[in-house]
Amino acid sequence: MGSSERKERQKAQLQQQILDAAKEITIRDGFAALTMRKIAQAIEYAPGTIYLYFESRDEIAIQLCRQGYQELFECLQPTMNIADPRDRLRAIASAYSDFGLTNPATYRLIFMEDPKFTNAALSQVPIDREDGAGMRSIQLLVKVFDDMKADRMLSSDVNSARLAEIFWTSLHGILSIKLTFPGFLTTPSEELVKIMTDTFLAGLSPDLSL
Amino acid sequence: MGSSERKERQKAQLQQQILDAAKEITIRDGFAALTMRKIAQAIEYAPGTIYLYFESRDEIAIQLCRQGYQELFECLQPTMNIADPRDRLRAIASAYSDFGLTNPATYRLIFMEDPKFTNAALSQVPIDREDGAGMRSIQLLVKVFDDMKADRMLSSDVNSARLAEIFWTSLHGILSIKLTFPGFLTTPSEELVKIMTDTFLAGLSPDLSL
DNA sequence: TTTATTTCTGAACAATGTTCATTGAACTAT
DNA sequence: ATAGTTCAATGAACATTGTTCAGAAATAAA
Repeated sequence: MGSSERKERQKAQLQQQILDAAKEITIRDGFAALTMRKIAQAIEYAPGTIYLYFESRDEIAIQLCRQGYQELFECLQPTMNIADPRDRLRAIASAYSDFGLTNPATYRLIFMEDPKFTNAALSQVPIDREDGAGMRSIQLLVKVFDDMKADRMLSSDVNSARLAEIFWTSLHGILSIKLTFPGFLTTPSEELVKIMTDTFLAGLSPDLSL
Repeated sequence: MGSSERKERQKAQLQQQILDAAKEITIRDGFAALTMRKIAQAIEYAPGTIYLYFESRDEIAIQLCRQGYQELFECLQPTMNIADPRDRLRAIASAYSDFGLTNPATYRLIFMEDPKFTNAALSQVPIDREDGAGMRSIQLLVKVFDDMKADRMLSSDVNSARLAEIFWTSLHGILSIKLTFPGFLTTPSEELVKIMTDTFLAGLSPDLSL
């Protein structure tokens, strides 16, 4: 005995191989072109084999989502070190839009594709019992506004979670339009994000503007 | 002769019938469930017949988009009568989000589905040689900011088109998240839209806020 | 009525996700 | 070592998709 652990390892390895292949195809050809047969060809197995490791194409998509949330969170995390909440908000906005523009396929998948995937991925709580990466990314924003309150930049009776939702959706709006209709908006993304952020900050605390 | 006109009419009639059936299916089951065979069954023709009236499923989608832009514009148009630019902006925001929440399938199709459809539909200029409904909807927003400038609510050196893009994308962000992950945002759409709009207005002209 | 044209059909094709009886290799027990 | 068992892997098969096209049916022209 004792070989069962190797089995487990091999299983996990092929599982990861499938996910890697799926990710590459999604990045290269878009999620709609992600085909079970293409994955099979990439990992050099028969199509049916994939079903021994994943329940369905949907489940693969969900796992890709989870991975995507993680990557996004890792892009945002470094901003946590910025002390000034307003500067931090600007940095988050910048990092977030960078992520979306640099990884359009991933961004589409985690926020713009079938709700099925996103909801399943968001509600899956990882091993460490903490919230998933998606939730933690939102928390980053909530903390910005909480810190602004602590620094008296913001009235203490405004709802931080609410502001976080508004800021995030605004950011997402810019990105999703940029990704869906490249060239339709005449203003570059960076500028849109910058003006949006500054206007938002000015709107929050008019007396402190600039 | 003279029957050629009737032919034209009959052709246009069946074409419209196909679009109507397609729209109903899209509204009922979502765009992904819009199947050529389902359309054929709905209009009681063989699947192949549809191809005598439309080049492909994509072309049907594009026509549905055009129709969708028209409907959206008609929802926004009444706001043009509101004299005060700020009130008008609030009314546009409200009408826009109402449209999206009331017609989720249409909204998804015209702004969140394949860029192919949207781009083709947006670049198609209608018979009257004016801009399409999509463009005219954006113009509505641009005018708001132009009017604000005229009323000295806004510095004359800000770019109205830019502000229109930012406001629209922010609005779209709220809607697209609400449509894709219903229940994920804890705040009701109306409130998000309201706070976003007020914050935006406050950010534009801090001295005039409220 | 006969001929020509147009409209429509429905079988067929390739590609999709998914299933499952069969294979064959690796592991276990004797 | 041999026999038995397990289990990963196969690849043919199924249903469903968009799309095509030779031929049937209906309509118009002569």
